[in-house]
Amino acid sequence: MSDPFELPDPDEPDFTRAPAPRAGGIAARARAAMGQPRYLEVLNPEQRAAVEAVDGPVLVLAGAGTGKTRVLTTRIAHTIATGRARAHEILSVTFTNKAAREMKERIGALAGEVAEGMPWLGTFHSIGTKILRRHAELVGLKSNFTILDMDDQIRLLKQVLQAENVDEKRWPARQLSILIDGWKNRGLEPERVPAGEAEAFGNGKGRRLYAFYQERLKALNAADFGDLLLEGLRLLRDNPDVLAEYQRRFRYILVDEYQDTNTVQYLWLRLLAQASPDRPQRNICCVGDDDQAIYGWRGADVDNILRFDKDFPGATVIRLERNYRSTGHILAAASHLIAHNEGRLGKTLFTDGVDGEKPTVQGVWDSEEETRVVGEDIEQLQRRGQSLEDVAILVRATFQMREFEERFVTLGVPYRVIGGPKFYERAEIRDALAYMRCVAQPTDDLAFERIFNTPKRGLGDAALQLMHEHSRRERIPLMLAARALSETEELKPKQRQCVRALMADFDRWSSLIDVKPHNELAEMVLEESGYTDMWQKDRSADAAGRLENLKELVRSMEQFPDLASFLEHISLVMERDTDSGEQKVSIMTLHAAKGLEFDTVYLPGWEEGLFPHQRALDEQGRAGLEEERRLAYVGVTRARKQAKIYFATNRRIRGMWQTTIPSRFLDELPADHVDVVEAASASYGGYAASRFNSIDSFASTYNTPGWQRAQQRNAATGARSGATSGFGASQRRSGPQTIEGELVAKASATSSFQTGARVFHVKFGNGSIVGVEGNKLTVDFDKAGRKMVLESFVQKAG
DNA sequence: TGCCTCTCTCTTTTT
DNA sequence: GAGAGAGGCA
Repeated sequence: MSDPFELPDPDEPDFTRAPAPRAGGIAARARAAMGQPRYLEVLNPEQRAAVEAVDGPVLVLAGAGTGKTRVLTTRIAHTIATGRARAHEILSVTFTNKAAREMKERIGALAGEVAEGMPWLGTFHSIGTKILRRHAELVGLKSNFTILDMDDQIRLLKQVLQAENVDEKRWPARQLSILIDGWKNRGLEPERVPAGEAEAFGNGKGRRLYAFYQERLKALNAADFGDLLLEGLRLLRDNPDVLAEYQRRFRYILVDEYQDTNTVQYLWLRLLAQASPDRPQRNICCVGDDDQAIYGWRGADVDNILRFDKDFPGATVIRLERNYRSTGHILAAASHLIAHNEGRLGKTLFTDGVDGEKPTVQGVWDSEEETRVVGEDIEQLQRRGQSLEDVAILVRATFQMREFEERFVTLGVPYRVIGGPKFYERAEIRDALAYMRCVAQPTDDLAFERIFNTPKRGLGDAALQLMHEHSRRERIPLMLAARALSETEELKPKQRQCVRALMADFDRWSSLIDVKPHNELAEMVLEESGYTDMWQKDRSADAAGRLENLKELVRSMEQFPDLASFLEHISLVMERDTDSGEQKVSIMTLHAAKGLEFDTVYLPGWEEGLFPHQRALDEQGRAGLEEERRLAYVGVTRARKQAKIYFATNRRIRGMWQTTIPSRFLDELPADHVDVVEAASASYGGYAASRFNSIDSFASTYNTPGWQRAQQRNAATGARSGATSGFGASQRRSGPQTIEGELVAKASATSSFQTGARVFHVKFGNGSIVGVEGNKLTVDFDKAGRKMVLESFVQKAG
């Protein structure tokens, strides 16, 4: 664990002189080997050029799977080995903690102990925090400021809205938080927000609300995520001496995923990278791929990468196009698809590897069939001995995940969902953290507000109101106000007693901070406050899991030297723990998949409206479409050996069945490199039925023999396509009459099972039926709890 | 305080 | 159509 405050100061009188090599350090070793360091030998010519172009501005356009991380890490090692800079003189920023961790590990493998001394390798936010804490007073904070999560942020905004008499129903705090985040991402302080935008919220009060919120943050000695960047920028902009200090310190700057930088991040980097008297060379190296820019919707600006050479004239641009991940057909498909985008810097991936199998496109009747077909396919892979770790399902939207989960539960295929609520976002974790925050910092009003009545202590809104009033009147933190109130007659006697007891508890816990190991203290706080008890008494299904999470939290505290550093990390870094060693299929969104790779990738839901998503088109127009297309590109390029694309003819959207049109992206795949799968099931015909019947179907440019065969088949069999479907006709809005007829017959068919009957399931054991819906049964299993299972998977119990 | 009902939303999400 | 959040009522 490195601390910026204890770093050796890099400000030596003579900067041009190479630092003295540390005995046994990478520099020494590299020089000893001289000439041809091993780490350079393993690179291809372009990678090597990217590593060796150390001085001056460099843009590395690294296509998917071209060894980007290798280049970044080798570059760092090389910069150090050639004596250009020491580890603490290199600023290296990433977007996610995962990326930062990975880089640290790989530098460690490459350069041994040097990586330990890379204090400035981290996410934009963590580095921003580090700098901000050092100079907090310059932006009106104290160095121990708290970092608010979204929950806190919204609660605070609610208070702001109330104080300003804005109708919370018309102008929800959530929406305001999104607005403010957006402004902060664009580097806009309240006074700089364009008038029109600011007035659009809260009857023209947008700017005032934003400004007031910032005031409240300062009063609470708190910063939200956006502030970590925006205040960091303001700090550098308004304090030339501070800026100069960091410009001097960071002799080399590296940026990962440059295409995802937003405006504040861009401005911040540009300030730091500016030429200065101490450092005439602007040694900044940005690595990215404009084709993988998929975060425009949260403020990332692809233009940052597109105009790099204008920001840094004379920049060296290096393209990495040799792909080491995917087969030829997969690359060809992805390249052809992304070529439909305009405004690219342009790259063409190639591989020396095999052509491999062509990506497949398969039409299915509905989402149910989609999950079934994918599920069966995965079982087949499994039988052939492929590890499920190498299999992923990448969806556009999270609602698609649930159906796959249900299917896998039915089939008994182990899976994991990546993404979803983070460990520290769970209510019980936040509550526990709030307790610890109160113990560590009695001035943390938001934390206190969160837990003062959790577990229930008979202190409600009225009590909170009183405390707030008192706190404002006396200008003291909430907890002190509570303490003061407990000595007056204002609270009911019972409440007074409660508050007094709680304060006594906090006093006791706080006094133990330096005495007791912090994980033991945490356990004690959770016990004595009655919090653990609350969940033990809770009879809901997830209570046990929550208790388990709390234990996990306490366990994880051991890795940190003290409570303060634990709290610092939890808000910025903590992630959900990886699970057991069992091999599992991964289910995640396309966004979450960036940077990952799998042998086999399933890409379901390629339909107009879902992918590309209608809202992206409506709200962002052409830019939205191009971002969706990049998302498709990201999806396909995740596959090493096999990419399987699906589209359903019918999908339930907002509870209503809708006939859908295959995604335009399908037509943008090169016919020569894609196989259209003719499903064994007759329901494939459903696709053509929808396409030919659909009102605004667009012209297909598809001409492969397989495609034409499929269409001919549809002409013949399309009419009975609904036979395999299990959903009710009444829910359908349009479609061929015959299909409706068959569906009615199917839907009205009664199950041979009845509510109350006892059944047996191979995986879940015995249980009682509590509901019947078509061929699906809801069963309360004696051991496994309530599950929905297909009728065909259970037997009547003896 | 807690429960019930009404209303609203329903893309992606890191820090 | 489902789930969350807010508001009303006992």
